[in-house]
Amino acid sequence: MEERKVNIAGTRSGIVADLQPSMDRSAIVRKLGAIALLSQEEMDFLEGLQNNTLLVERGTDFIVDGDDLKTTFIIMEGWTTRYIMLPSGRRQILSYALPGDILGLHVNFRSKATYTAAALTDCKIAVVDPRRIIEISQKFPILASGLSWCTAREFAILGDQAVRLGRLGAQQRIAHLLLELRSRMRLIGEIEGEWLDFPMTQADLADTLGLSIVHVNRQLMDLRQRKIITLKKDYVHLDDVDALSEMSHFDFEHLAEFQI
Amino acid sequence: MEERKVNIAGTRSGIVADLQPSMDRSAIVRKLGAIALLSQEEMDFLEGLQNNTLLVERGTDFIVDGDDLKTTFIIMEGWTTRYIMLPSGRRQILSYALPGDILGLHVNFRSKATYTAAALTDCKIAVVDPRRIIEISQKFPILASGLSWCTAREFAILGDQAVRLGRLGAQQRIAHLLLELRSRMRLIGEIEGEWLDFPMTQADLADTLGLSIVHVNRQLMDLRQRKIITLKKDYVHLDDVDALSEMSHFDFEHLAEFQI
DNA sequence: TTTACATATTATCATAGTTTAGTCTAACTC
DNA sequence: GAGTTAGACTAAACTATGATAATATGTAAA
Repeated sequence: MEERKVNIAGTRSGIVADLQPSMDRSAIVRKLGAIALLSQEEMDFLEGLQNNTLLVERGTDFIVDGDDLKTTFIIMEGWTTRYIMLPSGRRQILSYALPGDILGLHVNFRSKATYTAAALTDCKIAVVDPRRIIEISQKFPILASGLSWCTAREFAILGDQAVRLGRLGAQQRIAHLLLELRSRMRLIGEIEGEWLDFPMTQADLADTLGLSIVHVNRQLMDLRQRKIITLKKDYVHLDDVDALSEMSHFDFEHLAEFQI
Repeated sequence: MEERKVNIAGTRSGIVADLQPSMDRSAIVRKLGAIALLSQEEMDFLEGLQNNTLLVERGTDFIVDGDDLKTTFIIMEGWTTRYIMLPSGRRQILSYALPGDILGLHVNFRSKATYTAAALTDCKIAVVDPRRIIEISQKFPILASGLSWCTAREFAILGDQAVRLGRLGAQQRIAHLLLELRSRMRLIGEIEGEWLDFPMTQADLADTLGLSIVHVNRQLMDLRQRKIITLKKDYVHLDDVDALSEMSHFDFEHLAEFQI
């Protein structure tokens, strides 16, 4: 396996890392391994966490807003959404959970879900007893720190989502989201060139970005005509990352892995 | 001190608790004490955490986006905002941190702030060594669980903020935010009748709700004319909570203290 | 009290985005 | 191979909200 230098922080900062995620590891090991050197024991523990897996079909809700939430989920393969459904039938997608992401990391004695989570593609998801999360904070300080980092990162992602919804125009929102997903997919090594998984429909995008389907379509068309992105079924290619970056004011630092 | 029954979950659910926050305790003790019976030792530890205090003047940034974040802050008195400033000069307020709220709970080895935090009023803020947070998870399981609950709650608050920005109209957003703040102030016992602290300017509100100042003003005027709210300098009175609730689809369960 | 500044209020006009109501295509089912 | 469905795309009419600018009010400082 060749070693490769990867510019992980995007175009603006020139931070370079030499950690290459090996794809035979599970996504969460690749993710945490990208920010800290993990021992064999730590990696084995993480893999062991994911013994109890669940196959969730595309379109299925596996966490439901208001229901008791007693388990922690680790996404192993596939994309999921976290969303809130309003009584009016309108939907707001809060964020996407990608491979290596954790849902319900902070379940406690008697917690109820404050969102619904659904599989956007067929997914492989690990079901974890939250007591094992507590075990981590007792026995594995590095991993505990990694989980803390994951939490802070989730907050950053949600914060960026608020910026998109509150202070960016329609096309900027799309560009900004694409750059977020690019940063996140890079971290887990699931990006080839500038080709990115893109399993969501335009209706999903609309519900993510607070727009109508029609308007998402218009802006997507415009981005394509201006050769900034290329769409293929289930994939998007970022032809012009600089243009996306400039138009959206995306802050790469918010999701930079190595914060030096 | 008389014991009083308080309906804490809002209008829809009839959940009743008999825990009355005693105002001689610090806000975070009132907050965690409202969800779990704390021992004297636990309360003392929490109070001890807050020995190192900081007085922050209204308008001052005490956490800056991009700067190293090595400490945890507990808001003791006053209101603060977390916001992101775009290169264009536009600002998005992500959330308000009220007394008893924690900022930087998930700082780790080398983390940088992904938002700026500013005092909205003069504030008293405790500066806490993050190692003491780790100490909590080792020694005080109830408190650790309480912090986990705080984290989940912060996610719920941010999720609701995304719903406001993405899927509600201008007036709905205002109503929704008011109900959120009401729920949160109730928890720490800082609400009298339906009078609520309201230290933010209309410009702050605009930057919170993704609207222009003028439009915030228009909608605020309309709510006042329809006798749904009353404004006084630094305070708002919710004249018609049911109307606010119905128009905004606010989900009280997301911030309900006791999740039975 | 006067001044100054920040905040709130009102009006007018421009526009980004929504709504509705379609068409078209590819994929799936019977 | 016809019927069905989900998703992508288009057009026109409409509306909520933004931008700008001018006035008014409140609050703190002198």
